[in-house]
Amino acid sequence: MSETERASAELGGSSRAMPRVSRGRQPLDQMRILREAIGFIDESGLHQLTMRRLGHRLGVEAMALYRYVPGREQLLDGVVEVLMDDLYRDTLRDQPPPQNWPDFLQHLAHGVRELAVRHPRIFPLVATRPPAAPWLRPPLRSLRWVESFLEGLQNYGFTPVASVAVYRAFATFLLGHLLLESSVGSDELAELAPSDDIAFVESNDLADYPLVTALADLLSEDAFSAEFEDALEELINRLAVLRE
Amino acid sequence: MSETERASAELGGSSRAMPRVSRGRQPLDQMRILREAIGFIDESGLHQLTMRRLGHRLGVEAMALYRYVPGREQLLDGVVEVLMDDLYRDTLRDQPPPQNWPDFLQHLAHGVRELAVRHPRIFPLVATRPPAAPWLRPPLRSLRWVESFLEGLQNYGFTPVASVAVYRAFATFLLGHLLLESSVGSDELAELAPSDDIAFVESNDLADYPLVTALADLLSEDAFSAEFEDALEELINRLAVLRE
DNA sequence: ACCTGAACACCGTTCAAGT
DNA sequence: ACCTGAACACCGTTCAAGT
Repeated sequence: MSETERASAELGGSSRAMPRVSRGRQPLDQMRILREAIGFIDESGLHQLTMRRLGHRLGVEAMALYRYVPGREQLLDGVVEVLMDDLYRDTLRDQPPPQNWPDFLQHLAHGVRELAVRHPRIFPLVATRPPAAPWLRPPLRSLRWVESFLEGLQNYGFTPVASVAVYRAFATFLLGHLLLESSVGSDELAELAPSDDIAFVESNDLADYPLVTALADLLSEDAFSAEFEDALEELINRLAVLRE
Repeated sequence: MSETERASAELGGSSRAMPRVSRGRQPLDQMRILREAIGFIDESGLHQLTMRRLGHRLGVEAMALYRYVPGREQLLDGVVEVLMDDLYRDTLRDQPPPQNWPDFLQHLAHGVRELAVRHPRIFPLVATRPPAAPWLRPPLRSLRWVESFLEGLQNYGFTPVASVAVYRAFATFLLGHLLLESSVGSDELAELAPSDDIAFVESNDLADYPLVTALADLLSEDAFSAEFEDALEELINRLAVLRE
């Protein structure tokens, strides 16, 4: 409801007045700023995002952003909130509830994974920003999402105690599996100059690590997808004992 | 070996010359800078660490640091490297190998957890900085550590394929369980001004979330330790099938 | 050999002023 | 009502200069 208000405010208000600014610019808007920030980070990485550059991208000086956003930190919180709200819509609000609880968890897990894969440079924010409440567990950090998640579990017959345990185990699982996958997918490695790094305490000479060298091919195999599916099934099996 | 060289260089060199600088300052040193940076982050948080302030803490202008460290990013990499090397010493190099592989994994898991608990503000760096090789899996991101880990597993009878699978599952487990625990312990929430945050798309009114409200006590219970131990045992059980 | 001063190109943020 | 210019207090980093 409150997001609908805000979204409509974007088009409402001075419905007829054309902007006096040079190009056909609608006035600034909180949601437009957040969406633009998401696009910016997706394209250029978090490190490149500055208030000044984001303003430029919106055709405005940086100072104008402060009318709509309290500061850079809160802007990043807002970016995370928007993506979590999209996730809520896509996986919970607008979906018919699955037939059974394993399908429910499967569906949600794949939804979160898709978020991580679609926004690999933002997912680390979702995973590591301090959440609004201390008992929220990233990446499942939206109050609305958690409310809906717990409600779903109880409908499938989980007790309150069990559903909280499921929430924790599920969030921990997703964090472990997806944070790594997303940071590999984000070329965050390439964001630093390549051979700029220096060995401080540890040799970087592979000859010093014979086993690692011998297993290089095995270690380099991309196994994220299979690991995720296997571990998800194991998790679900394990959680079954919590259900009455 | 190479770290011993560096460590001795700190005391060696001009063994008699007293510094001409005002206070009794030994000349700067890469390891001293890194250790001081670790202390700084532990006390004040990553956000407070600037080259200028770190220099000040070392009794020196910021520019002097660049003789020993290529830049701020590499300084942070160095911080992570030093802690991982301490971990390697404490958990692998100077330890008699445990009797069996479950004890081996238990011992290592608790070592990594202790690192996370002792340096809650640095562990997120260990968990999220781009590793030196793309197949390294934070938080188990030291080449030396991984070499030793794989060697250990093979001595307990794991095949190469199985030991790589164990490495991956183990790292994923630790990342999921410890990143969250450390960020709760780090008061990172308090690093931001308290009521400064603003709701963008989502209501922050708890009345909108009846289930969450009803389960507030359950959700707030600190269960990290028990969860970690339980999940670790389950992981070990699950990994047993990989062994010949 | 080791450190500093001055400078450069940036930041985030505030606030009076413009339209 | 909405945006900008100018300013403030910072950054990381380079490099010639000091001792």
